[in-house]
Amino acid sequence: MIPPNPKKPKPIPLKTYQSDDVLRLSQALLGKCLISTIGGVLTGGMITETEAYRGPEDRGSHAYNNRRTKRNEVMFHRGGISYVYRCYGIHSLFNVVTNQPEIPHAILIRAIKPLWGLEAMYSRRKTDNLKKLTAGPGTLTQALEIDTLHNGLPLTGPLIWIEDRGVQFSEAEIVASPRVGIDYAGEDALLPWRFRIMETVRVE
DNA sequence: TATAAGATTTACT
DNA sequence: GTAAATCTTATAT
Repeated sequence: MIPPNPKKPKPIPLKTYQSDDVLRLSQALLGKCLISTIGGVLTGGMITETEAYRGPEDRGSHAYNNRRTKRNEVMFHRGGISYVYRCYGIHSLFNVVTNQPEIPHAILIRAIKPLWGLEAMYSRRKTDNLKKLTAGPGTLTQALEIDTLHNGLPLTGPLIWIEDRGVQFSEAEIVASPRVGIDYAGEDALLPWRFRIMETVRVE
């Protein structure tokens, strides 16, 4: 895939994120490209795994029952901005805020396929293992240098954006399964709201 | 004010 | 397979 032009980002439009259907959007983000120019280096890759968090009625969400805190405040803003929070005191997790103002939906980006700025990502991750470069929600933020200070940023650039570069997957190519690490969410922990591209699907 | 637990990763046994 | 790293919020004193 040809590298994106940092001087002319082509982010997907804001209104895309303002959809009411966070499940559909979570699947639509698979194949899109997440790009960061933090630190003056373009790094990024193709989104391969997401999780949907559906605000008030989802026990797995930080915004369950419309719980509003300093940390999750941006979830209540309009769709199309980042929600970055610290997990287990160690990792920054990157989410896409979706839907209209006051409706706290979000999509956790769990993994990307590394494509651009590999050198910078290896260096930030302190590893030489391509498979482990951006394979989890905490590692991909480290590779892209996304931290909690990038909370609430618009996903139309210039620091962070998501581009459509023509890759799209059919439902048959997407695996839905229960979300990770939310055992406390009761029955909601069983909802198949984790979406991955099937391993057998190859991308050029 | 103190404690527990979490949308995780890594290094160790 | 287990433990450690250690920030933020919720709940209980």
